Amino acid sequence: MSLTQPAGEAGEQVDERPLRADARRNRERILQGAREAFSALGAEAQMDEVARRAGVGVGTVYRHFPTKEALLSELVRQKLTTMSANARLALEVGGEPFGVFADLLRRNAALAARDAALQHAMLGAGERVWAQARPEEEELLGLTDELMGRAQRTGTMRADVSATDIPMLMCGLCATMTHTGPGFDWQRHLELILDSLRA
Amino acid sequence: MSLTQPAGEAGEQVDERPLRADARRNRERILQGAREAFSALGAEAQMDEVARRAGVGVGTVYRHFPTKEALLSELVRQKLTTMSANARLALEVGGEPFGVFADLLRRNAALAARDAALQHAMLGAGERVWAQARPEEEELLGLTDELMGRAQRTGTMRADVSATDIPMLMCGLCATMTHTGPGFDWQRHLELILDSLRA
DNA sequence: GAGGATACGGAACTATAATTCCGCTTGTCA
DNA sequence: TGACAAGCGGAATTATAGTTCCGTATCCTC
Repeated sequence: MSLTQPAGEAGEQVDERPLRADARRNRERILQGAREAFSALGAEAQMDEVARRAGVGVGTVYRHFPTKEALLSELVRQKLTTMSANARLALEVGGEPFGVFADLLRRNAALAARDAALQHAMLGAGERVWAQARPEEEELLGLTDELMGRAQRTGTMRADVSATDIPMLMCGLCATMTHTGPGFDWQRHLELILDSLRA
Repeated sequence: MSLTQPAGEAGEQVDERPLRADARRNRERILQGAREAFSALGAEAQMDEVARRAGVGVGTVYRHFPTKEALLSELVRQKLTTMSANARLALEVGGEPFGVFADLLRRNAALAARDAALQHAMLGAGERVWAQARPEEEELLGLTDELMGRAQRTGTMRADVSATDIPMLMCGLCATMTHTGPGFDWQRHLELILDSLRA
C-alpha cells in the first residue's frame, strides 16, 4: 500500500496546497493527543483514545494519518528531530567535548524519561515505522558522530566506540525505564553507561 | 479471574494427581511450540500458530494454559530458572570472581541471543506475566548478589553497583538485540557494559 | 455571502486473534 | 478388555481494535 505512493518522499504533504486552518490546528491536536495516549497506555492505546484526547473524531485522525503506523512514525520523526536540535545546540555551545556529549545524553534521556511509555511504544513499533524516519535518524547519527569525534580527538573518550553504539545504549536505557516503572533511577544507569565510554 | 484461584501457589498443578502420559508429553510440545512461535514472530504470534507448531489443537493449548499470558509466564519462569542454574554453576566452579561473573553474563546473553524475539516478547509482556515469576526472579537476584559480592570483595568490581543493576543492563542488551536485527554485534555491547562494572 | 471544495464526526464495518464448547479419542486401572 | 475419567481437536463464538463511509459542517475564494 505505502509502496505505491505516487511520488515524493514518504512523510508530509508533498506538493499539496496548504492545509485549511482548522485542519492544521487539528493535526497538532492529534499529535498531542497521540503523545498523551501512548504515554499513558503504551502502544496498545487505541485510535479512538487518541481521537478522544485530541478532541476530534476518529475519522479526522484517519484523514491526517492513514494508519496507526503512520501516526507513530510521525511521532518518532518528531522525537528524532528534537534530539537532533539538541545535538546541534551542543555542537555550537562548545566546551570540554566529553562533558558536552555527556550532557547531551543526559538531556535526551530526560526527554525520553518524561514519557517512557511513549518511548517504549516507539521502540516496540515495527521496522516500517522506523523506515519512515530514516532521514531523521541519519541526521542525528551524523551529529552524534561529530560530537564523539571531538571527544575522541581530545582523548577523553574511548576510541573504539562509534556513533552507532549510542542508539543501542539509549535504547537499552529506555527499555529499562519502562520495565521498572516511573520511580526507577535511570540516572544512575546512565552514569554507568557514560563511565563505560570514558577513555 | 486468576485472583480467585482456590489455593496454593500460582503456577504448576498444586495437589492435582499426575498428568496423564499424553498430557505430559503435550505440555512439553506446547512449550516448545510456543518458544518457536514467539522466536519467529514475536509476542504477536497467535495461539493457533503455537498449537500448529506444537502439533496439537488450540483447545489442547488452552487445557494446559488458561490464557496466552499464562503461557508466556511459564516461558519466563523457565528462562529464569535456566539462568539461575547457570549462576549456581558459576558459584560452584570458583575462580577469579570478576571473570566468573563476566562469563556468566556472557553465557546468559548468548542464551538470550539465540531467540531474541522470544526475549523481546517476554520483556514486552505486561506486569502480570512477570508477577507470576517473582520467586524465580528473586532466586536469580540472590545468586547474582552473591557472585557480585565476591568480586567486589576482591576489589575487581565497582562497589557502587548492585545485583538489581544487572537485570536493567541485560534488559537493555536484549532490547538492543531485537531492535537491530540478528546480525547485530551484541557482544561488543556486552563488553562495554562489563567495562562499566569493572573497578 | 454564495458556492464549492475541504474537512469533520462517529456509527458501522471488518479483520484479527483470543477463548470456549462439546462430541470424540485415548490412557488408566480394575 | 471394558468402563470411565482425562484429555484432545478444531469449528464456532466473542471481543477487540483498526479502518471506512458518507451525511453534515466549516473554511476559503470570488
